[in-house]
Amino acid sequence: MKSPDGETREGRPRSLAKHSAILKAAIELLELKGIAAMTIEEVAARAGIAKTTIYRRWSSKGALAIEGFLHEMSTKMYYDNSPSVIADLKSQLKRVAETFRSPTGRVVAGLIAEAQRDPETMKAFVDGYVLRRRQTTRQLFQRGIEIGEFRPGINLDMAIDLFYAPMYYRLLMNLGVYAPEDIESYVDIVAAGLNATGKQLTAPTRQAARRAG
Amino acid sequence: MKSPDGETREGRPRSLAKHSAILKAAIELLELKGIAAMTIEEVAARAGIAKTTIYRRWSSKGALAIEGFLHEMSTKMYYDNSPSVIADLKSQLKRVAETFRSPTGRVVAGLIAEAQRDPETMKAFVDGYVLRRRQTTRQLFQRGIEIGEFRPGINLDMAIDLFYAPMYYRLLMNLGVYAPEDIESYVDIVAAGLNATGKQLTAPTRQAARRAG
Amino acid sequence: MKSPDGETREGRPRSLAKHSAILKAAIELLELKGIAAMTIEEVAARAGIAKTTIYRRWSSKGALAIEGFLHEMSTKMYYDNSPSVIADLKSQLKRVAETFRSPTGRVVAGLIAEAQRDPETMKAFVDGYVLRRRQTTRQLFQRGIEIGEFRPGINLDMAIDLFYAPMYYRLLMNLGVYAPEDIESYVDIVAAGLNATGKQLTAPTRQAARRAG
Amino acid sequence: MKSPDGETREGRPRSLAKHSAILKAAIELLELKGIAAMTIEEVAARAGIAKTTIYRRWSSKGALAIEGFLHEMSTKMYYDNSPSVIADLKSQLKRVAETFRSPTGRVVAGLIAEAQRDPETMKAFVDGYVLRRRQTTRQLFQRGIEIGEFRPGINLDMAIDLFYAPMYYRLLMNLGVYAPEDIESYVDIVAAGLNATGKQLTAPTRQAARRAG
DNA sequence: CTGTAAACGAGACGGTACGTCCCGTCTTTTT
DNA sequence: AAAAAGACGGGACGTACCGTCTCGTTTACAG
Repeated sequence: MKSPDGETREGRPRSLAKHSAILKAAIELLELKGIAAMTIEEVAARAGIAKTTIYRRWSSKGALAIEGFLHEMSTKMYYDNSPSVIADLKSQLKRVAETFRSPTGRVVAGLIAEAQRDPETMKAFVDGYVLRRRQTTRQLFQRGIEIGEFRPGINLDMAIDLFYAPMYYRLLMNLGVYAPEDIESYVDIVAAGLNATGKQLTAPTRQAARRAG
Repeated sequence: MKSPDGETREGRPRSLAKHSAILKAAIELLELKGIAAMTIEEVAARAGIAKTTIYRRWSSKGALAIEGFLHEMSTKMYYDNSPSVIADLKSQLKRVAETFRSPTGRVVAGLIAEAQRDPETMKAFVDGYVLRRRQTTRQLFQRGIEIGEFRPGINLDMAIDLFYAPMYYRLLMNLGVYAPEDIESYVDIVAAGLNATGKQLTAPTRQAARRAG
Repeated sequence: MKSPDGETREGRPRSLAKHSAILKAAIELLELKGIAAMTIEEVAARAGIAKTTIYRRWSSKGALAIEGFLHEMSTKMYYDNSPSVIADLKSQLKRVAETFRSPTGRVVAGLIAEAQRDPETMKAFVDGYVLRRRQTTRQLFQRGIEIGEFRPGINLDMAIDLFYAPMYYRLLMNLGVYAPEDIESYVDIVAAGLNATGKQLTAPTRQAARRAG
Repeated sequence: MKSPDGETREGRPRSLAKHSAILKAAIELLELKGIAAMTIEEVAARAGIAKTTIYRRWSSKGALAIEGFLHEMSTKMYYDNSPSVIADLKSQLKRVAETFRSPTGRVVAGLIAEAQRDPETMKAFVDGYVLRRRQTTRQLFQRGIEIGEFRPGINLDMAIDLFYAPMYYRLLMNLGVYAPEDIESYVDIVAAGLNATGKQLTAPTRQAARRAG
């Protein structure tokens, strides 16, 4: 959005209906052919509005796509609220995997790709999606510490990286999205690693450390 | 590449000199302005050859870029051969991080982005870069098992994902590449997790280590 | 021309200035190097406008060339209005010959050639040039009948063919354009033939000759 | 043809079979899609020979097309040898008209068009077709004078123009080829005109008419 | 029967222009 | 002023052929 103008403005106000129509058309095209093949011109045609009306509101194809995507994703990707944070994480990751396997997976990959070529899109994507989600996840992990599932000293940011990176890595490298049982096991591995490692490295690791030294 | 024909072909053979000139120009532009801004036309102009000569050999900008990139990277990114596989992994990851912080980081991100929009580029990228590297890493980890640094039962593919995904994730999400000390700690975490986890999740870390030993 | 729309159209109207600039450039190139060597790209460059602006208005090189040519020729090639239609015809044909001997001759030949390879150009040429001129000539000949220089029953279309075809024939066959005295004599021949021939080949010829004298 | 070399040459002689194969392919394409759409590359492909083999023999598409066309036309377009030259002329013109109405008409128009854009093609066309035919026609008309159907003083070249130009004119201007009865009448008109006109426009007409009758 | 010179097939190559697709900006009229 | 419609300059696309070139292979004739 170009003018997040709080105050009242002169002249004819921007139509909210147009706004929705544009987003709707954008989402459709996004799922239909991906962001690479989506053009502002086609969005305009499909929404039945003028190109200028889009340019007045969004500075780039990416920004529009991101907004459309977030609009669509907004309600999904919640965490359950069970007694176990690890369980909540697993079930959420399985839902993510499911989404990545669906056409939406290609959309996400496309958005990440688009972000690499346009700084504005990157900003919109990171601020609107990545950081927002990480914030939510950080709260989840905080609760994990409180209920004793995670060791108090762990680096939360790194934890988020370790739990989520594999999902995106495999999506983008075209290696196939993890099956639910793989998710189970890798979450267990990372969780174990996080909890095992701090001051206490006790017995097992020691040998390796000695050799490496 | 269109015709990776080992045998003698009919007609005038393709000039190797042109081939190199094109790759050279492509690499230069890749580092100069990224794959998104790189155009076949400019590559041709810079290489001093005709556009058609490029199209005769590469079917897309991505395929050309990938070949140029691999040509450039071919010698880099080796593993040391110290007594400790973990140590080798860490030092290599630190080199990767260094590369990702340099302009080459943007190049890699750009290639991954390009791969999302063009299947041929994806194939070239996955086959020529991703899988090839994973193969090397798999051998490293195999050695890790042999010398007792990794538990014999671990899923090697998953291990590769866990060790490498965070690097790409942070690169592509614009979250900043890990500092060496972060790499140290996250590798320790993942290694610990891999070694800790079999069926058992509690004390057993020690048993696993014993078995692995 | 694509949209010969008399009424007001939606959106930004096409610039008349551009239109003229394009035509001017086209005419210049036409005379300079002929239609075969003229390219849309060069017309655009010379007119200082974008290639797309040309394609938006003309569907082919030929259509553009024809319009430029007609624009140029519009005022030339009139008939004098002397008491004798035959005399008017002769003087006009001499002017045509003069034109055909000049660089414009090659332009005309080129346009006819272009018309053979593109139906749209043919249509533009026939409608805009051939038929328009024939109409004018038909009126001239009508007057010729009224004043008694042509026999009332003659086939006007055939008359036009007979008087004009030799000019184009010699131009296109590279046989050299007729000299004024040749024109004099062949017009006399054709005129005599037209007046001589009906059912009757004897008597009437005399009357016609008397009147024409 | 490039080397009309009478003497024996060194090395492998040019294959006559290839020569024919090329001409055959050229003629086929000529009739199939016209000279404008015919390409040397396609001729080569269709003839199953290499492009260079064509370039070794013909300097341009036009030269090749002309040779192919003449090869095809060589036997057609003769004059009957009846007692009346006028009758022979009429029957021949009717055959020409028939040809012009057939796909060959477009081929002829295309050749004339091609000749306007390439001097070599023009030369090949004029020398190989136009002048050759005019020579034959001149002989016919000579006979016409001898048998008294044409007045002795007529300008033979002009006569040829007047009898043949309308055919080409109407072909190239897309005005429709004359029907047989039109040919009858326009030949009569021109013949009458030629015989009527010398210095004298009055009396002699009658003599000519008497002879022609 | 053999050497040689040119013909020949195949396809690389530099090059020109094509006509198209979008971009993002601008101009004009309508709401 | 927003909005609709579409003109406009512009950049690059990928393609089609051009005519030339560089190979390796074949073939007729001369010695």
